[in-house]
Amino acid sequence: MASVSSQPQFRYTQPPSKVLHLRNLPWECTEEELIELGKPFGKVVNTKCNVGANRNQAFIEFADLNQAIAMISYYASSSEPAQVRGKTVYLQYSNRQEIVNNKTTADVAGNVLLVTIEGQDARLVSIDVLHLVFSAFGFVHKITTFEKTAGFQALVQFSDAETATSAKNSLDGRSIPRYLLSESIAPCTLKITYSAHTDLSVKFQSHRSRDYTNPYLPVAPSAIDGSSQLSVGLDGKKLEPESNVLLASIENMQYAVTLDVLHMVFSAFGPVQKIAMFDKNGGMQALIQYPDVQTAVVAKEALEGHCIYDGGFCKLHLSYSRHTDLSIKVNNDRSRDYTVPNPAMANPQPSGFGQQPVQTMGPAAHQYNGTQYGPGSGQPMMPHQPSAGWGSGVPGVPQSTPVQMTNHPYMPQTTPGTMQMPGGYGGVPPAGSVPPYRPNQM
DNA sequence: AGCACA
Repeated sequence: MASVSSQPQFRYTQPPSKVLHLRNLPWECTEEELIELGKPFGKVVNTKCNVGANRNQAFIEFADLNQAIAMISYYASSSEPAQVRGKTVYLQYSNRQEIVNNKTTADVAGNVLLVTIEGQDARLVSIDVLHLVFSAFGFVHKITTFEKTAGFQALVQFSDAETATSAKNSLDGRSIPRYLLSESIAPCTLKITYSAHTDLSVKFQSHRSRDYTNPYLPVAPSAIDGSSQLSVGLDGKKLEPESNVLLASIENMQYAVTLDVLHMVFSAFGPVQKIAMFDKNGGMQALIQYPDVQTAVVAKEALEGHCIYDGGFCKLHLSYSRHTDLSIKVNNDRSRDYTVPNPAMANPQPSGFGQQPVQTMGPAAHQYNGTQYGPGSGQPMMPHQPSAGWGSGVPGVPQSTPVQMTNHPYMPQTTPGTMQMPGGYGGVPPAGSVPPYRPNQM
């Protein structure tokens, strides 16, 4: 018998197989479409679609080799290429002799979907956003999320396979709508298969899992650490484990973000007790500690996704830290405990949080000279349209807090001193020249 | 537009 030597280079001389390999298929090509395509040439006994990294390849297996040959021969000499939905698809014999395992468990329709959230910021997609996305197709019973090697995944349970299928068909391969995400979050694509589960076991309401059929389920003990508290919403809003400590990561950091800049920005919402900065994943992150959760919540909602500098520079991503009290060992340009008087500081600040403890912070603060303000414009920047991705007038989408900056001033009037830079620091240029960050005044 | 990981 003729040995089939594998020679990937010479695809044109691929030996015949009753399995055909198709590529350049339109997105989400269905098995039905593949059958339609192959049917004129013979009996399609198996298919496999959504193959390859782009999921635009597929296999068709004919009952008989001659049928596959007929199809290849036909299109080899046809003036019309093979098409699916008007898109040219390219055919060749597969280098395999049969389709293995097309109908796996992952393809058996069920009421539970396995959702993989892909994207740089997949982990930032909240369970609430997922709930919102999937609720469009029917009542979502439960959601669990977890991290696997495959990335950030979720199991989404519907009442029945039909609902799950409609959600899968509509959402698989699609991105989470921009307006549901902070503008700073990179696009997140959903890859969906069926799960073999039929009923998820959700023991607690937490930021990792929800049971929407039982809103009175206890809140996860792990989510109630220390002073953090959960505002449990039945509608699936705001169930993150809030904390008085925020984790800030800064994206697109074209301009240096110093401790003082962070202090100023975050002081707009209340007293900042401690800040710790560190490098992570090639970027910079910081932990910002407020005395209470409420202040942190306000700050997070106001600042999330916003840029410290105009032009999309230094975008803030905020999440709640699991810390409740930072341990600041030493006050330096990376970490600071503002609650203890620092002998190195000319001005201990008993009263004013908004006070800039920067008098001695020469080097860092001095990086902020006029030329670094904005990209070429000496203009102070406010996060103009802080949320380009939100509030785009999309109907039916809950416009939650972050968008409504109008009634949500960055700088509460009740905190005098905060960010009153001009003249406020009596001839302390560094502070005054710090961040071109401004409350969004509208 | 170029071969599947259940």
